[in-house]
Parts: sequence; structure tokens; C-alpha cells
Amino acid sequence: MLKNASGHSNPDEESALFKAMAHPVRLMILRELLKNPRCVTAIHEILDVRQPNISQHLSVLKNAGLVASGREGSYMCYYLRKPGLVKTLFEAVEAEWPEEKMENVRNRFRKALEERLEAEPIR
Amino acid sequence: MLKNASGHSNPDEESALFKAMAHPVRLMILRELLKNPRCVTAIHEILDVRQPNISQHLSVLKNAGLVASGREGSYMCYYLRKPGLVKTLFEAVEAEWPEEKMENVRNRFRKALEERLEAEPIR
DNA sequence: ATCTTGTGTTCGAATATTCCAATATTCTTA
DNA sequence: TAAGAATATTGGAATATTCGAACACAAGAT
Repeated sequence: MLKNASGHSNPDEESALFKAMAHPVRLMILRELLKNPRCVTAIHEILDVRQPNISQHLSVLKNAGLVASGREGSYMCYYLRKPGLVKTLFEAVEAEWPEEKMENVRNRFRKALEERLEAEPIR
Repeated sequence: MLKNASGHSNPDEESALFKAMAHPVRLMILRELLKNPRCVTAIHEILDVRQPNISQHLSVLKNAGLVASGREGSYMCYYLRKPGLVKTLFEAVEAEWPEEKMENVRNRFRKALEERLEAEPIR
């Protein structure tokens, strides 16, 4: 998942996922779905966003593989396909992270730079 | 951090972070910086992307608070401000996540729907 | 079959993003 | 201080995203 055939990370697929999360309304939808599966109208009323717009955002989330839906009576039930992923991403973003300082980076930078200059291929 | 004054999650700030990660080149830059702090030219050569474009993407990452930079001799040293955050996000995205099935969601949906219909305020 | 409610789609305008070419700017070194 | 290397900025074209309005479609109730 999110790796290409050769087992390496895939910037295109991954950026597609982040792009799907790159909108406040979509984040609010995902947060809501983290609590409960919801129908379009419920989301519409909870978020104070027009219904067609909610549908559009849900469509983006669905194309990104973040949500799925199934009809439930007269409602469309939207839910997270991978709640664990979404939960983890939110928690990561909410957490406090230690800040890296320039002083701590300096030596690693110089070393990496030297290595790169030695390795310098043709030029 | 990434919470507003009232301590709640902040969709606008959070989506800004995801937006910064919503581009394959920026993801590649972040992955590179996860290994080592780098100067612009090094990134430029490693990624085969034109230098002004690299600068532009770095600027986006900097505005999002994901990277910082400091001059080191004649080079600009770019590094991750919160390596832990970036690492965690990549790991989350690369991991295998259990898929939620419609059957598992159905009952929760119905219950949530009933609650919502009862709570129905004015209308 | 019609009406109502819930949902999805389409079109177009406004805005934002992305990238390149060209040009600036900033250091370092001669 | 002039040259050169490293990096940043700007302007503009191409493309993508966003959102509302209007409309289309689907299912259940009457």
C-alpha cells in the first residue's frame, strides 16, 4: 500500500493522499467520520457547508481511498476505510514535537556536504 | 502547536501542513532532509529538479514550518524543524492499515443516525 | 405515478498552484 | 572591487482547485 512494485516509497501516491487531506472542510469531515459513520445530510448540518460541496469533498476523499460508502436505507453511509491511518495522522499533527536546532544540525550538514563533494561524479 | 487558543484542533492550520506535503517533489525533499540536512544545490542534483523550483518548494515548506535554514559558509543549510513529525507521517502513510468493512460500520451508523434524528433541534 | 427527501453531477467564475525563463541577490575568493 | 558560485525572486503561462447555482437522479412514502 502506497508503495510501488519495487517496494520503494511512492511520492506520487503519497502526495495524493496528503492532497486529499489538504483542505479544512475535508479534515472536518474526516474527524467527524472518526467519531461515527455519517450520511451526507448529517455532515452537511454538522459542518454548516452546503450539501453539494460536501458531496464534492466526499468524492475527493473517496478517490483518494480514504473513505468508502454504502447505501443504508435512504441514506448514503460514509465511513473511513482505514480509521487507524486517519487517527494516527491526526494524532501526529496534534502532538508536540521537539524542535531541531541549527546547532545540532551543523555538523551533520558539514559531513554530508563533504561526502557529497567527494562523491562528485563527473562534472 | 497546531491547536488554537481554546485547545481545540484547528482545521485551517492542519490543512496548511498537509497542503505543504501535497506535492511529490516536496515529499522527496522531506525524505532527503530526513536522511541529512542539505543545501539547495545538493537537493537540486539529487532530485533532478531545476534549482529555482527547488527554492520555491523549500519556501513552501518553510512557510508551513516544516523546515528551517541557516547559512553555512556559502551554502544554505536546510533541515527539518520537527524530524519526528515528518518521520511519523511517512511511517503512517507507508504502513499497512486494517480495512474497515461496511458490515462493521452498519450498526454504528444506524445508532448514530437515530441519535441524530432524536436530537433534531428546531426544523 | 407523483411527491419528497437525500444525494450526485455539471458548468462556470474565482482563485490558487506549479513551473519556467530571466533576473536579482548574497557570499566567497581572487 | 570584480568574478563566480549559490540561492532567491519575479512575471507570466498553463493547469488545478474550489464553490455555488442549477439541475439530474434515486429511493421511499403517499
